[in-house]
Amino acid sequence: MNYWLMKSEPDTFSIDDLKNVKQEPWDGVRNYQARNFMRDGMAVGDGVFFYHSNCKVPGIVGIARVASEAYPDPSQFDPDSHYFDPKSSRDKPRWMLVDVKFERKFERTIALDELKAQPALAEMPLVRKGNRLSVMPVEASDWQYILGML
DNA sequence: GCCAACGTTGGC
DNA sequence: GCCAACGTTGGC
Repeated sequence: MNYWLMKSEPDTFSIDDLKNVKQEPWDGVRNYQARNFMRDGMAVGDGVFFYHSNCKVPGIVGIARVASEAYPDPSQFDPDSHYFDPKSSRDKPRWMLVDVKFERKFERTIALDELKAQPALAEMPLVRKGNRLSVMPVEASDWQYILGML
């Protein structure tokens, strides 16, 4: 089993939203590296840190699970969608996603600040300067370490 | 809301 | 296939 971190802006889709709907297609990813992680790396049951970005206290707020194999992101075909991609087609879809299901919301946010302050986590892409990936792998050891910060 | 960092696009 | 211009991400 592998571990991941997925970012979402809480104004758009928060951990509470996921808790409410239980399971959700992770649509709107329009970055090839992030797509490749979902398409090629993920398997059902993988652990996901749910990360809130672009908000007052950015950080990890809970855990979700990968709940489907990768499949084409429907929003790329929808001209009314913010995520519409005119260069994609149904026979050659450009963007893939997985469904993600709610598992747990933490009692508190493990803030980006705290993560950055841990020497043990210095190699995480998340805390590296300029990293803008919205889907990234997490080492099993880092996963355990972060859970230990709760 | 600013802007650094970085990814993508498109002219050549 | 280079690279300047442009767009986006996301912390601050």
